[in-house]
Amino acid sequence: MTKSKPTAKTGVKKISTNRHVRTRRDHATELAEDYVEAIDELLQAQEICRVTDLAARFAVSHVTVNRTVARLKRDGWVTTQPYGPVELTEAGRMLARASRQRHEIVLRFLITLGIREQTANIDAEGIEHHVSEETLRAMQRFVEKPGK
Amino acid sequence: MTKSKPTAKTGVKKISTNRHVRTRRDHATELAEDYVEAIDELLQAQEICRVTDLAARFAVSHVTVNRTVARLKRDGWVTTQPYGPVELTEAGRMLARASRQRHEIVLRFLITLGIREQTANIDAEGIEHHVSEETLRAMQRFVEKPGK
DNA sequence: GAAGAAATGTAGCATAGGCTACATTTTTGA
DNA sequence: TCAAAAATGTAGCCTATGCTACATTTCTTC
Repeated sequence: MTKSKPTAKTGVKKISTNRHVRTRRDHATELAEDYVEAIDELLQAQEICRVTDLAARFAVSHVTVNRTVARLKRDGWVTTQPYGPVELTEAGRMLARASRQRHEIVLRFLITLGIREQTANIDAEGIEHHVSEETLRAMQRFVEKPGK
Repeated sequence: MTKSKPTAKTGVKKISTNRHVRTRRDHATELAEDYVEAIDELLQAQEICRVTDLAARFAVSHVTVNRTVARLKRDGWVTTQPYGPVELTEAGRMLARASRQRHEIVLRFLITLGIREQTANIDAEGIEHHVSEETLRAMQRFVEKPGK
């Protein structure tokens, strides 16, 4: 009695399967990218990257970092020893560099667009994980010649 | 023995607390926005929105939709009755409209940037949840006069 | 108006990513 | 050197989001 006519087994469906699947995949990678990026920066800034540093960086407990790092290790991005610091694998380093590059491009793009630096930084963090190569290249071109 | 000198209780830390806290909050809202947007569209297209429609739309099982909808209900975005269709609350409708507007702006912006429509659509879905009001306004302006 | 199909609901499981409390190991400093 | 502090690890709990398998309700159709 509550519901009524339109059967709607028609139309609409399936339009955007890939996009949501992609969204979920993106989310799975996002943390990994953020972590390797942070680890890479910490390693450059202070030679060593500890769980505590990451906990402070991401404003989460060391326990959370611990388990995230365990996943990163499982997935081949980092190496660790018990009670030891976190290091990047070759793959981890490459991912970190790629992520940072993407971040830089998005950031400079936003700044070129006229966004204030602080906002640009925040937005870039959110956006960088969701731009395709095509869009990234367009952003790059725009930064080079904004007037087109 | 594994680790060495740099104490590093100095520097670095805390730089970006807010941003990661924000990232986590964003993720919490993202699904809600995607759902109310989809529900709103379905309601306009076919008068009724059922769990099955959403399952097809997001390419997940109806069970997943069920529990997500339960959360949306708990949070005041939708209403449902057992075995009945999904409806939006006033708040849900407003959120849907706002989300769609944001989506439109990002999409048109990307297209103006020269991104192919298909890619633009995918990227817009990823980006729309992460742009600040400031950036959104800049995108809007850009769409209006691309050459600046 | 019932039988079969479709939709919805429930139980129970998994993973990711949070947490606190407590245990262990390493580092530091008097 | 050795005790306290800091860092790391472990146990166990939570929520969000996925799933399959099975139960129930509603819709369709003959």
